[in-house]
Amino acid sequence: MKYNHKKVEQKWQKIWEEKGVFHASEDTSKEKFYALIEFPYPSGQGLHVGHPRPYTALDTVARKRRLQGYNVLYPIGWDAFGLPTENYAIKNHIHPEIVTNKNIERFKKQIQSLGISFDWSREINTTDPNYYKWTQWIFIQLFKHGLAYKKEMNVNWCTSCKCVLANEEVVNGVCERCGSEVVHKVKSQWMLKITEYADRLINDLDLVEYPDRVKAQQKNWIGRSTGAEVDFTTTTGDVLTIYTTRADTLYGATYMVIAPEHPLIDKWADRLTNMDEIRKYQASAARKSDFERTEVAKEKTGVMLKGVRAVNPVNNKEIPIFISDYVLVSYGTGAIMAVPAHDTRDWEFAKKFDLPIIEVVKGGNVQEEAFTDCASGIMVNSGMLDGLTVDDAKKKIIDWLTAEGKGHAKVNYKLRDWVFSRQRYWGEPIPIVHCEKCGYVPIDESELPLKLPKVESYEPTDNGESPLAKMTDWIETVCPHCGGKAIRETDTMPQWAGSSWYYLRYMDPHNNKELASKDALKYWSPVDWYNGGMEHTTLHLLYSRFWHKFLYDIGIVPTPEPYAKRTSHGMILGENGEKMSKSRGNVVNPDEIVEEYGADTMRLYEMFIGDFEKAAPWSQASIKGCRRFVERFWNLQSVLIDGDKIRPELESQFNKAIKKVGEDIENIKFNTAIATLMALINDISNVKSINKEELRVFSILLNPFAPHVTEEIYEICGLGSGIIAEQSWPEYDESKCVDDSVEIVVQVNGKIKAKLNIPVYAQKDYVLELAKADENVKKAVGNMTVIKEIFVPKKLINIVVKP
RNA sequence: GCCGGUGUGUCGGAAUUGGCAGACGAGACAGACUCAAAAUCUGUUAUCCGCAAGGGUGUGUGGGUUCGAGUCCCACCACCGGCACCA
Repeated sequence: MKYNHKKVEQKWQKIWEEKGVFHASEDTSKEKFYALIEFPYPSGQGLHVGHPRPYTALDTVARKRRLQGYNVLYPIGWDAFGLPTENYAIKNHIHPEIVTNKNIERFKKQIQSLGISFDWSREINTTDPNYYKWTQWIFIQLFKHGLAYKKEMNVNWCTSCKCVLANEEVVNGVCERCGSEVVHKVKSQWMLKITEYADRLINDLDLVEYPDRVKAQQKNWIGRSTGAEVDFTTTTGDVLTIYTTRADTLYGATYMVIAPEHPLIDKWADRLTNMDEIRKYQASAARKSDFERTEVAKEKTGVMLKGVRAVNPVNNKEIPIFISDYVLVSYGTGAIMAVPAHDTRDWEFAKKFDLPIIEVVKGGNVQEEAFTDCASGIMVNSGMLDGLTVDDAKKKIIDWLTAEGKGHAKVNYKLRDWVFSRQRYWGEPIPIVHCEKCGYVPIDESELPLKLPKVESYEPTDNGESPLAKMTDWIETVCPHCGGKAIRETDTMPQWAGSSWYYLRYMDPHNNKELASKDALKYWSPVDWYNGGMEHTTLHLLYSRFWHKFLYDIGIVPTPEPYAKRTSHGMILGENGEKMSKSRGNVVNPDEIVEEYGADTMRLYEMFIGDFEKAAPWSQASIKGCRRFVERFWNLQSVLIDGDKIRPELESQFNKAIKKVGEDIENIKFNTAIATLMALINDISNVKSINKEELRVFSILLNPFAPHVTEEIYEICGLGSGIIAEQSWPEYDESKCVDDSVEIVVQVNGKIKAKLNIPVYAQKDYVLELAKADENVKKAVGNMTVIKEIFVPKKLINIVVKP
């Protein structure tokens, strides 16, 4: 009996679509379950087999939850603004909107052929004005609350995209997307004050269930550190404020370092006797790209400021001031006190410039190397701090500085505000105008959406302006505030804008009065389970948590966190173990797999391939095992017998399988859930028949993974009115999960000597007696003395002997 | 340097609280069916010694705890991911 997957899969996909069986219902009396995958960017390449892994995984969960009676929302949409589409449009002289729609059509067809139970009635598209109206609306709210501001600043500029990048988009000094060189440019940019939420973004990680590696990475990125700001006076009378986490080592500060860009340098220009040298150093530091600046094992460089010295507030000693590019202007105050005895960088610098190294914490040999691992040490050479522990010294010195008005405790973050402007066409227009008189003014909310105008050329410009800047009739407008002449903002929003709130729109996607109704938000929030890639941990995931918290603060959303639970899938690699890519020529197209083996086989293999959270190489040969499994299941109909109860000979196997499959799906252990079902079909083969009840239960357990073939079997074998129609996930009986008899291992000194088949309830004495009667055991024990007998019920017995 | 993770047959990968290492699948080998091949079905498949019964060795390396360690502890090695002159 050959299984015709094409016929069966098309049949059921049509039925599901016509009946709308996967549409989330409005019945709010039912318990809800909101499953979410990161909506795809519809690229021109179409899907490869890596894309469906997360879709299939959450589809399995969603389908199981539906069978358990939940009202499930499992939506999909398109994150369609972005550069690849725009670049393609430029190259081929087609409007990006047309390219986008074409790509979406292709993606949609591919995804639908896999039988994923998405609710297509809620499909959204970030480039649809009815959608980005609300992206713009949120931006206006951010602006009104002072969280969006425009600032002249040093930004990352991608030389190939001709566009600024957020810090999060720069990886190892190159553009995250295209790998081109990133240089610095001073530009006036829209910024979002994500730093205002830094603490809450860390603390509220306690409210959510994310993998530890995700939490750790976000915390790392935000980079909170506690320390103190200390004011050093200088011989000019100006105060030089530094930031340190080691205020306890203040007596060991033998010099200061300020960033080459530090503003005090210009102020001191008249008094500095080596200004030429300083200017030269500043210029060379400015020329360096991020890539050069982060090169490892770099030798320390710097220039001493001649003519100005600083005064250490604890002992009034004068110390020299240097400029060096190892101090960053963007972190802390852009200035440090250098304690060479207890900081590796300061130590290297001090050695190079022959500066004094004063030990202030006992325990190391500070002339040989910096003693940094000194948290448990005792203070020396430190006046009032002598004899204290490092921790106590920190407290005491900060109290003293505070009392003297020379410093105070301070928390710093590595996180920077989010650079939010892009000088490109294919993005949401920023709904702000600039008026000579009133400054930056948001357009009236009644005028949203502010649509992207049709332009002749989307070509990015070399002068760093958006293509929109050439549209004079669009740019020139009136100020909503004073009615005078005003100019529109021509930069657009970054790709991350639309994806920062899309999960909210799914809750009520057709609402044209609000981004979503209060009722919908209240019922569906938060997302119960969100799966996505690790690469978005410090980008999309962090950004959307920030937007959500803001929306929570202004009373729009009912929960402080958007996603209750986050999981992350591993990549599917090419057959050669490398990342799948066109240039490596190892891309596998899911269409071919679906054509040859069917969607059910494809889905099973995607889930069976390995640990869901880890990367796994694709194997064209291994898919066959899943196809064979589907066929073995299909052929069960040929050994079908009557019966409305699971037979005793299969009872424990079935109960165990119901338990295991259910638990494994919830614990993202899809591979072992499928292995369990494969083992169960082996057990059924040994019995040589299956009755109707057994087949019914088996079909339901397999349904979340292989939804087409299971519905077909259910129908043609007359097992009921339909798996999705009936919505009944089987229950298991814990007492029936155990076998009557169990194999017990008999060890002598930890080595296996025999195996006994005994009743589960057997007691130690009985089992021991049986074990000792075994020939092999007798031989191993010989005439040695038994010193210990260990009995683990249902597992083993270990006889410990000594000569 | 800091943070997180991984290391198990030929390959993908399994192993609740420490308790039969290698489930399940692939591949390979042998057999059945076939004129033949494919498909399917059955069996074998960590490794070494042995005709066999049986025994030795095995989860990156070296130690340790324990009756018993893939799992716990200590010290390493290799690889992957993130951050990185963050004071």
